[in-house]
Amino acid sequence: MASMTEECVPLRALTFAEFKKGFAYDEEQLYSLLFKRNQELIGIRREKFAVRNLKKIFRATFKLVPKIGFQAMSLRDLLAETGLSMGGVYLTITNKDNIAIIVKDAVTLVCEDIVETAKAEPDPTLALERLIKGYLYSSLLLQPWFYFLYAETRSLPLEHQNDSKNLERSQVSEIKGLIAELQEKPQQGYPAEFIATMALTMIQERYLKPWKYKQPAASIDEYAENCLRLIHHSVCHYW
Amino acid sequence: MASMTEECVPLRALTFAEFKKGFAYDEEQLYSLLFKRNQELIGIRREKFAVRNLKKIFRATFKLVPKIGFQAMSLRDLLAETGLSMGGVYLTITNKDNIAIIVKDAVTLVCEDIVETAKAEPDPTLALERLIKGYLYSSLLLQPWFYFLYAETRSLPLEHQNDSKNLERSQVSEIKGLIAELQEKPQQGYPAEFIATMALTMIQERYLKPWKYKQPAASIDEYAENCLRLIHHSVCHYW
DNA sequence: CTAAAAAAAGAGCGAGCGTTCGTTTTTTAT
DNA sequence: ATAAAAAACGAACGCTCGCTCTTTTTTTAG
Repeated sequence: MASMTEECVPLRALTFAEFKKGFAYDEEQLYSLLFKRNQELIGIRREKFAVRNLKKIFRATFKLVPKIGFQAMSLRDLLAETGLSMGGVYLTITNKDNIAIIVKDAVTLVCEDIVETAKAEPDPTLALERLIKGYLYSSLLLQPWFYFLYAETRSLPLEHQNDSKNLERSQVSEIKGLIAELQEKPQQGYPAEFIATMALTMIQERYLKPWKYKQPAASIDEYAENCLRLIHHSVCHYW
Repeated sequence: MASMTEECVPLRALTFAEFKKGFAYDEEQLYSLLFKRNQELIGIRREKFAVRNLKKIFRATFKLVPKIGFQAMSLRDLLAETGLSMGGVYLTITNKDNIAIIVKDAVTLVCEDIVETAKAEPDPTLALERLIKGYLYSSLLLQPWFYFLYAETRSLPLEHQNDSKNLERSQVSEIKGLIAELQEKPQQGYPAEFIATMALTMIQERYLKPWKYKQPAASIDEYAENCLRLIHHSVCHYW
């Protein structure tokens, strides 16, 4: 039994601290990317000013929304929190919906990067580790963004609501694909879909309920390892 | 290994169909209970009229809210959907917030009942089955209620937001308690807290993302059994 | 230094919000 | 049958919303 376990569970572990070092989306870089990707939603033409205002607007949004919700957050609340004027805010984001749309774009961007990185790894066990930890650690580093997209999907225009649901579907589907690769006789373990659903759910748990995790930093590594072990056990074990 | 599996996994299975037969909260009963428990929030004094209006109001709410959110649902949307007048709606619920507060009360009521039923079972394995299936099946039968409370917690007055978070904490805590009872040497398996969190997360998955589950009815029993098997495996296995 | 361009300011607009309240209709009890 | 009580009605109220637009300030380029 012990050897079976060792076969299944990856031996080396990518920690949160290591991942953070190579993370390509710190605040400055992220806003710069969002500015370039969403020119048609943003009224300001010079990056310097756009990034400065976007930073203020999203910081304020992420402070207000978890308490009262996006619909209940008025633009006047936003003015008070950012210190900007109505004109400044509207020059930056053009209209209120665009705040939510840009959040969706940010999360989509990061998720696509995670999948790409994982797919570059030929060994499926290591690829799965990169994928799961990529989602888990990224969604923690960008917690307000991931939380907002999940909690405020219904505040998005309908087309963008569908994008958001499809993003979740594709996340499960990527995980499921790697799990299926690991299952030689898929009939005998848990269904790959079931395991993949569990995995994503455990990832979401952390960024959706921050009030449950006043994180002592180490705990996220433990959590990640437990998740991966549980996944591998579910893949390997027959009964 | 096979015998270990059999020790861990319960042999008899309570199905969704069986559970539904004994379920004490069909529409009529639930509204009647809510009327009695929330007299001070409800303006109508005769149960017959209160129940008829509450039914209309909550059905309409559960139709509108998943698409646009509670804050974006106006009372005029509600009038159109219910066929009631402004006066009728306000006589029934007194103010808009009370809709959300009454939903919180309903979910709390049902959850307390589930815990009570599970605790009446002396064998911890059977108690765990009752608890997990109680949550899973109840939250499916009352999907709109459970979904609303999770998705609209931020629309509640602050005191009630805390109630909602505490309800989730107590759910994890009840599951964790039974799991700890099953673990003879707790140090060697997954932490009880981790397993309990996973369990609740898997329950929430089903009522939070109905768009993923156009249920063929049998699938929920399978899902429940997979969840319980996974829990028992996580409890029993050492590594 | 200066003139053109870009960004920031904030008063004001119409629409729609939750809620109220005087009145009418329905139900209940005698 | 009747009068009192309860429920239902819906126009109107005050307010706040997202957004626009003219004016002012700051930045940039020659």
